[in-house]
Amino acid sequence: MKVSQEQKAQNRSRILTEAGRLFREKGFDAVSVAEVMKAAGMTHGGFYGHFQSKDDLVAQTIAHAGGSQSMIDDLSVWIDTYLSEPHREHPEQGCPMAALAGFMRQQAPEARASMARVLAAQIATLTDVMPGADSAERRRAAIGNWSAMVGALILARSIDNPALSDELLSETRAWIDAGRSPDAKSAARNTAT
Amino acid sequence: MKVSQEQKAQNRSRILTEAGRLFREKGFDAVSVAEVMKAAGMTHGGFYGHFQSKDDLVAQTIAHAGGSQSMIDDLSVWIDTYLSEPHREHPEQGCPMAALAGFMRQQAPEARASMARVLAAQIATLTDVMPGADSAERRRAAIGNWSAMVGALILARSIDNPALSDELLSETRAWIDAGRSPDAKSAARNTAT
DNA sequence: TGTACATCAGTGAACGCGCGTTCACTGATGTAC
DNA sequence: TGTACATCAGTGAACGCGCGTTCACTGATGTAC
Repeated sequence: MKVSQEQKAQNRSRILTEAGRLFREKGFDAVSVAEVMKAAGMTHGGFYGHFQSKDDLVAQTIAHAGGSQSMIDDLSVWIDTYLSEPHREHPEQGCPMAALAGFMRQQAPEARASMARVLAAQIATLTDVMPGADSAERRRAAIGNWSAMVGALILARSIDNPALSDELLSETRAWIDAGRSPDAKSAARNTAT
Repeated sequence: MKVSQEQKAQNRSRILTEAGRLFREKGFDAVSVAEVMKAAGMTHGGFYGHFQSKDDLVAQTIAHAGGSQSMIDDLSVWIDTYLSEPHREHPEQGCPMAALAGFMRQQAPEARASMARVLAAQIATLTDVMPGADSAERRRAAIGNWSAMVGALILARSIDNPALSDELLSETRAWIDAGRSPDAKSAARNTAT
């Protein structure tokens, strides 16, 4: 049952897409190789023609999911969308860092290196659109805001208390807004010195 | 081999302590019931005399680890310690939320409810020591800062890039400081309106 | 206080199950002529 | 362009393994008298 080279490339891409969806939904351990292959429309035996091991799939899936991240058009709208109910409820098609960062400590070095590249790219993208007097200040704001956004989303997803979960998203959103103005930061710096 | 009631209570407590350590280090799935019992100095068969199931252990471990959280004496020192290298390197004896929040989406409702109570308590504790004009503003600052702290620590632990990992901790620390002054927040509010 | 015995905390073998991975096989692909 | 055949992508049974959980058993505990 050999398939064409084009078909093989499509199959490989489909495995990565479905693995990205399933891993974000359930975590790496709770998704079997057979489950990924079935979602991609194949049987489990063919998996090792595409990847060396499940660890290899994990590393490549992180790079694949991290590579297809959205551009930031309007920063305020982008933050609103990130800290929204739909994003909280649908990790399987959302931010791979928020969905997977908590699992990375137990992963192989290649996977952790993939995640480092995805995170570095995200911080660089955010730094470009961040307000601030100089690039160091913009990068600091990017890291601080990104930590708060990822943290709020992970915490909001981790609990069984809808009111507290909603509050985490909305108050973190408001907290980011309160600190984001360059005037506020200048005032803080002037007050401190 | 029956043991005294006092010994049984001590054994149960030891199971919870060791489970808290192992779960924070490896995650729930990667730690077996037998491994927890061995760490507590017993064999796996006795486990079900103490807990209904592994899910039950998970829920009770979260409550146990969350209940023994440190008081906040000096806020600035406490934040420094939280966003420090030792804390990043030793999740097994650190914040249970940073170590376990990423695993909670896949856990049973009881475990998620336990985590909600631990998180609510942490936010309440932080709110009490947070500067701010009124309680709503202090709670907002507590939620924003806590999200940033947890997010920075989770991201710093998730990658294989020491320089970026260090930067996440130190820059999030600096970002929190820049926004924490009440003067800065007032300035932001005045500028916005 | 001393004795007989019912209780029950902990032991360790055993269970069914799903996992990652391997491998002999199949048959469509794509190339040599 | 047509044909023969080597290649190899995908199939599905099988493997060894570790998991959560069960259970018959052991023997120290603690109580009834």
